Amino acid sequence: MPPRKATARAAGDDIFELIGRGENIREASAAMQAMAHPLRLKILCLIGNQEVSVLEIVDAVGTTQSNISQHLGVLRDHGILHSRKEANKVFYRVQDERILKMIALTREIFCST
Amino acid sequence: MPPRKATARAAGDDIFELIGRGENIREASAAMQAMAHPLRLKILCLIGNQEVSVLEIVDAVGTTQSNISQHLGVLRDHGILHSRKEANKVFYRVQDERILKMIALTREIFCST
DNA sequence: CTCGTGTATTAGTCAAGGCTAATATTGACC
DNA sequence: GGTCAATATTAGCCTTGACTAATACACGAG
Repeated sequence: MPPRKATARAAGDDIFELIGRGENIREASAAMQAMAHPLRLKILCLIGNQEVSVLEIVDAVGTTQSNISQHLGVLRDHGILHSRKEANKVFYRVQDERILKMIALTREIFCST
Repeated sequence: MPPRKATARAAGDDIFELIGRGENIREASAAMQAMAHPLRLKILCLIGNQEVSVLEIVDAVGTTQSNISQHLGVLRDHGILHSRKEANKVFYRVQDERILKMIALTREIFCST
């Protein structure tokens, strides 16, 4: 068995097992980047595991309806939110279970009294 | 006791208890935004709970030394990383325990085989 | 069909972030 | 002091992202 090149990579070897060929990093990074915006994070925390209409979100978050709609679009495009249309209204819920876990931990970490 | 206004805020009320007056949101958002960049997330996963030198990071991550240094600066300025200078080299470690938890969950969620 | 409500889309402007390349700093060794 | 290695900093350019304002679309009521 040929000896592996002994470089500074030694410390990173287990990383490359855990993290993979950058795919996981990219996916996680994309999800976090989508969550990281203050308004979007607020939206996600507001929704939680419920199903919330756009109007409720607009009222609770406090910015333009257009702005909210755009942020919802970002979250939807990232596969984070799912939208259901009922008559006039549109209801959003968190589609990605992983995001729910992240939200839960974020609350636990940053919102502990 | 005066009745609380029954508006669309109803669904958000527990949110405002959990999330607070936006302070927590801002803090969490800032931390996530700092973590969310692909290279920075890679750096954080690489460091984990160890103490790693800049050179090791540069070798493992694979970009310019300048670029790495700038990203390390961002993470340090956010209080996420702590740097220790030893002679010529600088070693970084994760300072914020909350970030370690986030990294752990991120790995668990996005890197499960 | 038209009107009002709820939501989405578009265009335009502005600020922020990331990368490169070059240069500066720091410390060890001779 | 001079030089090399490790790290940090700066300036400049370019891309991306966020907000506003206006407009468009969808749907139910009448």
